This record gives sequence, structure tokens and C-alpha cells, in this order.
Amino acid sequence: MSLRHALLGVLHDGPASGYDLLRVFRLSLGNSWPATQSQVYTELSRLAAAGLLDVSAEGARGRKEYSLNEAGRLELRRWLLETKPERHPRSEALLRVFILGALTRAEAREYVAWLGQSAADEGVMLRHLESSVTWDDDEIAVHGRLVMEYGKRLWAMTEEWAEWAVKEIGAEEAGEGSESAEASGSAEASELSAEG
Amino acid sequence: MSLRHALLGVLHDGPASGYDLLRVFRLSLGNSWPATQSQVYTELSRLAAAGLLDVSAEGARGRKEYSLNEAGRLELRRWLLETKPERHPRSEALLRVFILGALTRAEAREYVAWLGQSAADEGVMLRHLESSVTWDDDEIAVHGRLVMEYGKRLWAMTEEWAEWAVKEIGAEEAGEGSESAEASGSAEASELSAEG
DNA sequence: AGATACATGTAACATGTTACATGATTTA
DNA sequence: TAAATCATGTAACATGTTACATGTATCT
Repeated sequence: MSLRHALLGVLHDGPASGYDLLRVFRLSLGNSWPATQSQVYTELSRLAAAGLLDVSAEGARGRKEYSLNEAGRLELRRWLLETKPERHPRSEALLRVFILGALTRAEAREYVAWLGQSAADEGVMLRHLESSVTWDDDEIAVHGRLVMEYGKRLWAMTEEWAEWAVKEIGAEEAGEGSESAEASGSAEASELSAEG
Repeated sequence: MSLRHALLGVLHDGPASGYDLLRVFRLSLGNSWPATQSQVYTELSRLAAAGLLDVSAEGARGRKEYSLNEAGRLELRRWLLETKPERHPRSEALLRVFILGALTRAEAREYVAWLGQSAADEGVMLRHLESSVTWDDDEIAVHGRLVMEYGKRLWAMTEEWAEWAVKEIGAEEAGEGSESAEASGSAEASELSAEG
């Protein structure tokens, strides 16, 4: 389980509450490994119960500050050194590219163009974030910078790829688009379909 | 749910059995969106029960061939056109970079170098795959090529980034490595920890 | 006093993984 | 005939999401 070790990893840098950790996920770590509020609090309880974390302080409003203890440090090292990472990120954006044949060319082109624009936006955001962060010299800063650089390169690459791909898809031919172009009437609400 | 739509998307290209689909995941699609055998068969049953797929043929050894029907086609289009993709891939590899502060510099450098090597290997594999595929002119070929190109660029970028990052981490200073360098004895098996 | 930010917890549900269980057909 | 490949299904468990539920401290 990665969330567990993500938590241990961030706590290696110093004690923090669930709320603090949630902010880390929202602002930086969440770009590589998202986590919900519910998940973080549940997992912190479990980690404390399992003896990998200590509650090192309790503050106002029920705040609990967790600290990595020796058992936690060992488990974190064990995970980093002895387990093989999953190298392939799971990318919904790319899955969609794969099945773009279900759309007309114009629609497919539009999607890829949107991906490119999103990538450009992410790049802008990252450059903005970079200039706003105080890069003090601690461990998290060093490795945070590595991840940020990866992000910058990733979004730049994605933007360029999207430009290339849009050209590759080419112009819509009149009357093209296969049968999928005619959206027929009856939608026959299925038992599935949930997301917005 | 994306697996559901991945299945519909592949079936847009033509009828296939669970076994066939599993091969698609293993050979190509699985790089962007992994799926297990168990998941695929379960989901196909559900999709058929929900009326988005038909069992269009039954063959030897209990083989069932599924076809996308009109309801399925509509649902696929709806998903592609009306739902927003999750743009951030969840990357365990990058999560690990983020928490590399728990290791010594030498260990961190080794990990990043390994990532670079893996990326290089993926690149080689993709180029090999590319030359072995017959690029006929159907829809899947067009979009499959887009995904393949993305992969090539991604792994090349990752390889370059890793080279840069290795230099960035720098040389191990003697006696450096923080407290995390001393692996103490007692391992105190925790109730957690599962993966090998 | 009201809005915002701080702060945690849990229940229901959806999705994903691992392991088990079974058997038929083809190929060497 | 043994091994490999084809072919599906299910149960137990782990992980992740959404929604609900509750309350405190700070700032304007």
C-alpha cells in the first residue's frame, strides 16, 4: 500500500497532523499520489494502532500531531529499499486517447487539443508555484525540487505531443466520422453510468 | 469508472472475448490502464447484464464473444464527451522520489538511476513493439500510434530527467546520510506490511 | 455575530488485487 | 500424453471515493 508509505515518508520530515498532511497532498504530493481526507485520517489511525506512528502532541480543536517512530522509520526504509515500484502510471487521459476511435475526427482532435492546453496550464501553474516556494535546504526541498522538475518536463512534453497529435489526426473529411457520428435518439438509461 | 469504458472502447473496434481483451490489456492498453483477469470478466458480465453489451457468439471452451450494442455505443460517447478526464496520473515512482529524504544520498541516487534505466528499457521495448506491429489503417491503429508516440516521448524524457536528477543529488558525503543511515537491529514485525 | 479555516471521524459504496477453482483444446 | 494455451468464474480482501456528521478557534 502506497498511501501508508506516503504518510510515513512525509512524516519523516517532521511531526504533523492529519490536517497538515492533507495540505501537503493538496499542494504538492497529491499531483503524484492523490489522497482524500477520509483516507488520510483512517490511515493515520491505523498506522498509530500498528505502532508505526506515535501521537506526539494533542492541540486545540482535537488536533493530533503524529510522529514517525523507530518502527515506522524501519518500515519506510524497508518499503523504499526492498519493494519494487510500479513503474507505469495509470493514466486516464491516455486511455481515452486509445479509444478515441469511438469519436469523429473533429471530436478526437478537440480532445487532444484540450489535453495540450491542460498541460500548458499545468506548466504555468508549476512555474508559478516554483517561484512562490522558499527552497530552504532541508530534505523535502531537495527532493521536492526533483519532482517539480519532473512535472515541468512532463507537461512540456505533453504539450508538444498534443500539438503533434492534433496534426496527425488531420482534418475532418466531410461525411466522414463513421457511424458514431450519428447520435441516435433513444438514450435508454442504463443501470450503469454514474459519473458526472 | 474507467475500466468499464476502456472495455466499451476496445469493443468499439470489433467483437472480442474476455480472453481477447485481456491480451489487449497485456500488450498495449495495460500500459496506460492496467486491469486484472478477474476484473475484466466481472465487468464484462456486468456490462452485458446492464444491456450495454451483447453476447454475439459462443465458441469452444465456453468462449463468449461480446459486441458493443447501440446502448453501449451511446454510453461510450457520453463518457468521452461529457465527463472530465482525471489529468494527473497516479505515479508511485514519483511518490517515492518525493520521500527519498528517508534514504541516504547514495541510496536515493541509486533509486533515481534505476528509474532512468527502467525508462530506457521501456523505450527499447516500445521501439521493438513498434516495428513488430502491422499498422493497418483502422481506427485503433491511428490512435494506438498516438499513444505509442506518447510513450516514446515519456520514457525518453524520464531517462533524461533521471540523468539530471542523479547529478543533482550529488555525491555522498562521508558520515552524511542522517540518522536514517544507521539501520538498527530489532525489526519488530508490525501488524502492517504486506507487499514483497 | 457570522464567515472562514481548523480539525477529526465514520458509514456506505465502488473499484482493484490475489488466490483459488475448474475445465477444454491444441501442439510438440 | 504432457505441456501450453485457451477460457471463464468467484470469494476474500485491500484500497479508494463520496457523503454525512460534528464541533472549535480565529478573523472581520
